[in-house]
Amino acid sequence: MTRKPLADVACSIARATDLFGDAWTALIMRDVLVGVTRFDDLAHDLGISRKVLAARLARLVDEGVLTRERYQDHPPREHYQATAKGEDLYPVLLGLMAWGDRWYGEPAGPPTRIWHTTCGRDTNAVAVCTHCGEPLTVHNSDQLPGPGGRVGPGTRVLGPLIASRAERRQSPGTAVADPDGQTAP
Amino acid sequence: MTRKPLADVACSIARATDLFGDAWTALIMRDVLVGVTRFDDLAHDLGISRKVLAARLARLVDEGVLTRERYQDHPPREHYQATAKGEDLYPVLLGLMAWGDRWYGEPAGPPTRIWHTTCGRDTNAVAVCTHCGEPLTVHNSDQLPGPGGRVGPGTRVLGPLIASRAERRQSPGTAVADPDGQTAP
DNA sequence: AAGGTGAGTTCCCTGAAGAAACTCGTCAGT
DNA sequence: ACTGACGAGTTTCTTCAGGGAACTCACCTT
Repeated sequence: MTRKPLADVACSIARATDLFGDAWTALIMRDVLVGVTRFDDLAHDLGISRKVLAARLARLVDEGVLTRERYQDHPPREHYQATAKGEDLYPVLLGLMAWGDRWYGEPAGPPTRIWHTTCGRDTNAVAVCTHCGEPLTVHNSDQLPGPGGRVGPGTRVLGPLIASRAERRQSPGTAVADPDGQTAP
Repeated sequence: MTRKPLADVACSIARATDLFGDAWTALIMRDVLVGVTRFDDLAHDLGISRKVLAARLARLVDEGVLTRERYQDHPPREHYQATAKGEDLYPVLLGLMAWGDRWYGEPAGPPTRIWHTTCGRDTNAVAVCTHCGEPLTVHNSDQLPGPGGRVGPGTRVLGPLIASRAERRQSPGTAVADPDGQTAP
């Protein structure tokens, strides 16, 4: 794929996508988080090429999303565990799952249910506003340039666009710093 | 990549990933949802190969996530718009963005802020339980086999695993503490 | 007529994904 | 001691998708 260096794009989605935007990574994380943690189990479960699995796991360990641990010495056996950073991907997976269920749901129902132990019911994930708890949609929210924004690959067109929107909207909370709308480095 | 047919895997994450688990698709959807909707703008903004962009857009239109519309006739010009199915991916993008901000955040701050128009504040997305509104984590939720579940590629190991958990848990009304201590505080 | 813009196509080249076989260390059974 | 199996990768070989850049085509502007 000649991995494009998305990591340096000034967009958190791009950085997350650089890691996560690979068909296998999401599925590997699903499996690890749910409890399939050994190499062979992952290979069999996913039907992934062992070579690619080894590469993905190495990358995920490298990124601090998984750790590789020896869980028994006698026949030396390793397994992969999610770090805090890895566990934090769980909500993203729930979002993907919810979307898949909604738009590709089979008549029989979803293949997997999520059981919320705290409230004791089957549940689904909704992405809501941290402040008021209202579900966030394209229609009730706006992207505005943040303090760490800069123009570069990945935001050449988008950057100026949201900057001009911010201007039109005038001071939303704290006004935008840069007058030229291109938050400089 | 020799696109593996993930679509028939009995897992909604796999189905969503089949579409979304491509480095470019997430970024294209971000751009389209935020307002970059024309071919050339997308190509310039993302720095994506035009060939690949054409292929991705065709696929997204095919999947019913985007529509291609002529917005002016004189010089014939088209643009891409998100359908309801496409807009529904927005929460997933917010999840990715939140994760990227949390774990790859620059000292300067996030490159983009999300302005919630309803409550009038900068916000972040949290994935919460539809019933009680508590944030969902690996520790307070469990995957259980759903009505549409079946064993196949992508669930050869995982399927039996969650099935056995469901058995151990017995009637899911009684909160059972996992013997292996997986369920954390 | 010359140049520009939007929206793609076509071309070639490299390198990542897939498949399957191979390695290496350690048990378990006979 | 010999054979087989398992876990965890590594190696080899082939093929096909991605990157890059040039090319097309229709229309507009000067």
